[in-house]
Amino acid sequence: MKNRDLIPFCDSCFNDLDTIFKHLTPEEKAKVDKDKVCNSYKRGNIVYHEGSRTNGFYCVNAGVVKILKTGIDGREQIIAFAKKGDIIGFRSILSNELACSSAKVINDAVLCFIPGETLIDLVKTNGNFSMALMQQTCKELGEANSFITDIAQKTVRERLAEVLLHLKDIFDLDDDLVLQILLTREELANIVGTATESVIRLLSEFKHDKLIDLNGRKIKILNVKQLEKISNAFN
Amino acid sequence: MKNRDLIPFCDSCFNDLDTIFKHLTPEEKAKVDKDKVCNSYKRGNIVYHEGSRTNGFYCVNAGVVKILKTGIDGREQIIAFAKKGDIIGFRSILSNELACSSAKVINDAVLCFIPGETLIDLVKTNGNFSMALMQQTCKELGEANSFITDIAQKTVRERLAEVLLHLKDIFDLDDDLVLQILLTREELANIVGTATESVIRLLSEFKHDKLIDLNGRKIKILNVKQLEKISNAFN
DNA sequence: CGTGTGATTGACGCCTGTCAACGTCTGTGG
DNA sequence: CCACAGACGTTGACAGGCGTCAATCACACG
Repeated sequence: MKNRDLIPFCDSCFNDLDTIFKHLTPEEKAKVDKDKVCNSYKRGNIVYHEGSRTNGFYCVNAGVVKILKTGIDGREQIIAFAKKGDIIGFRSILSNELACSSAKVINDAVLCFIPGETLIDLVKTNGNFSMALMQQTCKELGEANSFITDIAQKTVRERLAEVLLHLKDIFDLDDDLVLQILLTREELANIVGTATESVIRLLSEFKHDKLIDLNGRKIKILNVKQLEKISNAFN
Repeated sequence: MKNRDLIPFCDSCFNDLDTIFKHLTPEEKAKVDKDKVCNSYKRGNIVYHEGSRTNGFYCVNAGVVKILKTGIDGREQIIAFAKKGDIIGFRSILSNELACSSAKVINDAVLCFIPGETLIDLVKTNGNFSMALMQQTCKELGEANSFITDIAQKTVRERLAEVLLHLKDIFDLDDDLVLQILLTREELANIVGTATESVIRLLSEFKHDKLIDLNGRKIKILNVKQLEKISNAFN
């Protein structure tokens, strides 16, 4: 499950990708690099659990993690995804609260743990870094508010179309137009906020209407324009 | 509508209340005080509009403002409320995006406008202030995520009970247990994310069950325990 | 007193959640 | 190699929550 000796190649997170770490000085990068502890996780592993106290945050070096909240009778609501270069779990460090969500691995992942004090030091001493982190948080907040409006006003059908397009933006399509993330029907339902059966029925409908094609968990996005129309996308 | 000569008494926001301004040095407070421009607004006035570019943020000195997004066919979704000591509109300043929500006055208000550069300067130079602001943003993000889970999983009835309790926490009750905020049925519906008629029917039901009492827009909260049970509150 | 906004009530129907049964696929153990 | 269990996907039946439409009432305001 975990491999404490793992030393991933973090250079791309520090320098190449558009991550918050690019706002650090070389010295600060070295400090983070020294403090970090990296592990690999398999699909289904819990990274941290809602309600627990954490003492650091994680940077995703590889794989995909879903961020979720547990609602009525244990039903998951998926809030967000994190992939290479994304950081997760920093919210509760900064607000000094218990974790308000869980993180669970979807695709086998490598995560780098960075202590909370390191983060807080950086926020307090590096204005650019703290601005960047604030911007990321604000952006997430904006997206959350958009999603509230959607989920409150749109039908399941509209939301499913929107979620498919959103997943396309996050994970891209391959050359065959296949969505580069494999989710169970239940996971899809837990993003859209509906029942598994509803997702299945609507996916079949979309397939019948030639908007998508289905092959197990592989979803091929055939008609973006029409999906946009269905999703009623303003944003 | 606006009164440019208004000079409100901002001392309580700077010193007495638990606002983010309490993290400022006396010099920084003086700077903010000098830069601010205060106006009064009447119910219904728009403070800023979704999609517009803003160049500053506001501190609520008096009154109540609702933060909302406009969804399908102009239907409002109320995201949050702001009252004395709260700041609004800083999100888009920090993330350098267009306003992703509108702010509209519910109770006649006095708002102090503070230029965006002043905010950004403070974030970059005052670590404690920026930590506090980050914490506030993180807290809002946590609440938004909770609301997503609720709205996706709970029935309208459960959400209405929860919203009533939430309003009680924000605005308190007077000695007669009357909720200290007056909202139209439509506004209530726009918080809960449902139709006006549904709110009316459920309120009548709650009244019949002796959980609340109604007198025009005045809502008396009679049985908190039972409302909590209905709202299925985990959080 | 007419007008307009908001509140209320009733009728109606569809979307969607729930329950149940069944099919499919994979991995495990005998 | 087969049987079996378990997870996941699919389909059908069904009911009820909730949105929509329409009519009416209440109340404030010019």
